[in-house]
Amino acid sequence: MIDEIKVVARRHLATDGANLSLRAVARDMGMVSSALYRYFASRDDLLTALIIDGYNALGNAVESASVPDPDDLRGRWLATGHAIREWALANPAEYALLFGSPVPGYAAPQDTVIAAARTPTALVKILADGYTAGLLTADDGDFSADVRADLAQVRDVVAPGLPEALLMRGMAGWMHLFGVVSFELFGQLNNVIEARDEFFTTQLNMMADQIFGHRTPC
Amino acid sequence: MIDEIKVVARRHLATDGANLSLRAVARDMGMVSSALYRYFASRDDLLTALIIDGYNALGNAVESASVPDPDDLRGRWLATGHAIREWALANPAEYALLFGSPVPGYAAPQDTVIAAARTPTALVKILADGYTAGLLTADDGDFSADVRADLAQVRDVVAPGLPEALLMRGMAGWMHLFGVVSFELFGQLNNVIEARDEFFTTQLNMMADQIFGHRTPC
DNA sequence: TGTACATCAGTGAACGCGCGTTCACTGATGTAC
DNA sequence: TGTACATCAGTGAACGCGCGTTCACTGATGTAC
Repeated sequence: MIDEIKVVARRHLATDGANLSLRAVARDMGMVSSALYRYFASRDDLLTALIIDGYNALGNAVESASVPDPDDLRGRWLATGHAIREWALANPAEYALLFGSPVPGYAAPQDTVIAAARTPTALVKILADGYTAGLLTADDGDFSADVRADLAQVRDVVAPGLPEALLMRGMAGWMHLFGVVSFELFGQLNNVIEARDEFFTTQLNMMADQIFGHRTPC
Repeated sequence: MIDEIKVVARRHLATDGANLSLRAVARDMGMVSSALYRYFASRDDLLTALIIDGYNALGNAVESASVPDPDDLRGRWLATGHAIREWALANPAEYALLFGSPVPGYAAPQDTVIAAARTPTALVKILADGYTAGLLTADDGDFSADVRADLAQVRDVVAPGLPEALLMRGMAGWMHLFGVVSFELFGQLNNVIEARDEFFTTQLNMMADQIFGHRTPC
């Protein structure tokens, strides 16, 4: 029942964006709006549930993107990137809920962070595996002490032992990746790029070059 | 008068996000809501005006970010990046309107594209100037024909003569840059990165390395 | 097999509020003769 | 200097609609004796 509400709510997300209406959801379920309060304490609670579900759905998509050879770091990066974009294209409203403008008046509770961390964790794990396997070496990033502290904290949760410079490289890729997907979904590429698939693949390859080194190093 | 409406509307954008209310704006101006219709044909018209203004304000900020030596490409990139982030931090609601989730039911009219193009144009111009001055050389990007066609069209408008590979590099930087700023403003860095200024600077430096070559090339 | 009771999903009315847009209008200001 | 008219910014009421949340309630189902 809770699931059914979420299914309908997700459908509404697609047309209404984040101004999701409880009454509209109830209407679509053939119920009276107050009935929803048996399942969710408030509209914000429903939103939170949808956000957590969204992060988990993306996390699942990302974690099940795989390649035959785990040492093929570049291949893993490309597969992960495509999984993210495909999920986003298939679920644009949820993507916007997760990565778009903050919903006015809504503050995401702490519950979302575990689910939210899955995707960046999966990305950084590619670098971490590469480092453990001796396929990647870290140059010494000259970061400020404050940045080092932040990175160290992330590293200990996400990929213990990974040098900060590699973590930072992974985060650069993470942000570049979502920058490209967001630009595509939020309309910044309209009238600019038509060949979206190929464009994305090219950008993804550039990231891989920068993170794992060019296929033909100089 | 039109300007005054826009000032008040911008203030409301900050609290209500994109569900801007004409009545609330009118109320704040001590007017009756129907009075606004003398100045804007509809709520969407007001939104469009705000969007165009936003792109232009950002464009102004970007275009006035300068460094003493125009041949200092890296310095120009860093100055531009900081200008973008500072504008975004100073105007988070407008930033979200421009680069966040699409407003449900609103389709940006063609009028916005000229203003929207100013910032990416300024970024790509750095590469174009470097290329003209012989400071940058293009490797041959192996892009698909469709991507080449898109890039060629952009290039002819934005930076005639620039090789596609360099344009693509600039676009990668553009997207990475806005990815970082969006993550910061939209909350993806909460509980992850505290030293926001330094973190941004570090990311910006990494972009510059990738676009203009490392300070100590290999 | 039958009765008494508890559980609980869903109802329906109400509270108090919001919105965009239209339309006939008032009343001050400016212009022409 | 004075009158007649046009302009036009802003009013106020109305239309028809939306919303989240509360609260006392109905009525079917399940459980215990």
